[in-house]
Amino acid sequence: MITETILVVDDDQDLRESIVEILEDYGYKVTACATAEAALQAMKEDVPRLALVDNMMPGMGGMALLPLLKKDFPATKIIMITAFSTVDNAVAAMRSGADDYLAKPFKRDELLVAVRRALEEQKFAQQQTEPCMDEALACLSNQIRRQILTTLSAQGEMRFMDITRTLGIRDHTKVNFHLKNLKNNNLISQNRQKSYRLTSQGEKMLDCLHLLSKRISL
Amino acid sequence: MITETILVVDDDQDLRESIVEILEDYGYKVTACATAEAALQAMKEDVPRLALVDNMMPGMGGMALLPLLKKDFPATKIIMITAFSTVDNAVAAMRSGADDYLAKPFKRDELLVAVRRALEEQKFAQQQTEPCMDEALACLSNQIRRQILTTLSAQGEMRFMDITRTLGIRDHTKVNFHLKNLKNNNLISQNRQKSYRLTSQGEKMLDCLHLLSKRISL
DNA sequence: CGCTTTTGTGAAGCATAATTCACAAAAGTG
DNA sequence: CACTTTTGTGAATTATGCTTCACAAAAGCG
Repeated sequence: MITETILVVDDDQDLRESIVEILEDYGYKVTACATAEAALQAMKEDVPRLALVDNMMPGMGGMALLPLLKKDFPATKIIMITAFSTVDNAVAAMRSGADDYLAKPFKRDELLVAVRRALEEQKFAQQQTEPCMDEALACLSNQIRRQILTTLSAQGEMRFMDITRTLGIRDHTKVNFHLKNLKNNNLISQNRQKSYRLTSQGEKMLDCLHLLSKRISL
Repeated sequence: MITETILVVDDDQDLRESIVEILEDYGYKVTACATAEAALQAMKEDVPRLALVDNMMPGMGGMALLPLLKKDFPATKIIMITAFSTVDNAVAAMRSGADDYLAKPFKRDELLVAVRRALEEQKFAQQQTEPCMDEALACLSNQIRRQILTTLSAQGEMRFMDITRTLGIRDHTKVNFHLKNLKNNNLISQNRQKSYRLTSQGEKMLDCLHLLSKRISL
């Protein structure tokens, strides 16, 4: 997985160290290097969630580094740092793939705000394959649980032992295990009379299952 | 799981034993009992795939037993056996939940044909939660594999190390593991230049994923 | 009430999936 | 060619999910 690190790339040692200090004080894990070439090397060993890149550097400049980073590590967010800020420069940086743009000199809080926002965006992009998806799909990946959903859908409402017998499963605790699983994932619920039934979530899931099976068999 | 057993319920000892013999000769595992009450008890201990039930029995008759069986063990197929066969009787039996109807006297082969057909239907109903579904959903239940699918869909075609870097995963063998998995399930393929891309199956899957996530978030 | 069935819990064992590691062939590059 | 990166394999380990088992409270029933 991508690490929690932030990479700082700046040839100006004073500025670099002060950025690192601010970020580390705030609790971030930080790596720093002085050249674009070193940055590329560092990225290969440890892909950061965010890179702060200075525009003007001896050797490969920040503007040249940007597309390389974006190509090989598209998940990493990039904040461009520049001394002689102009509109054109800012626009060019953003067009080259920078996710934000910070003009020197900047205050501690300006830096932190930009970093936090970038990390938030990164997190969001990372989760695009949504987290609740994990549970849902794990739930559906078991045949017994799918059977429970379908029979519940067919019968509307069933008691524990009815389900077990319908599925023809000997060990009732086995069924119980899966019922608990489904209950924890809010796909089924249980009323005062102990009867199980699908929740609205569960019905949606079942719908999806049917959709899936149609699509797969195409 | 439901057992391979066939249950024979008939008060006429001669007929019962001859049925049992025919079925066992053919290789089926058979349980027999003489009354409806005994049958209900036997079902609780061992849910058969199929029950052969005589219509006329002292105590609870076959017609009374049918709805009870269907209620508690809907997965079990039922073949009604009757001596004084009429159309009305046959219709009534089928309406009460019998899956087939056999008039006495019947030949050995008539019995076997009916039994085979019933077992086939039972098997089919059992598999309704399709088998290929298992693999597909297991495949999708892993977050990394889903990420691979989505990034491949976004990029169209990617090489191995590009994928690993994009996902920000350190250990390339880990990605390889999941790529292999996806490849085995025919969701992605690899061309001569070693580039990975989605197969049509894979695209369908991804479609389904999007569908799912929309539904879930509703 | 005593007895059975239903519904349930939690721990132990087993099976499968996922990760890591050590290593290597193939491809690309100077 | 030597050297690096890419792409890959298989075994060992770890994590996770599933099943089984021993047991028990609650509900139903004579």
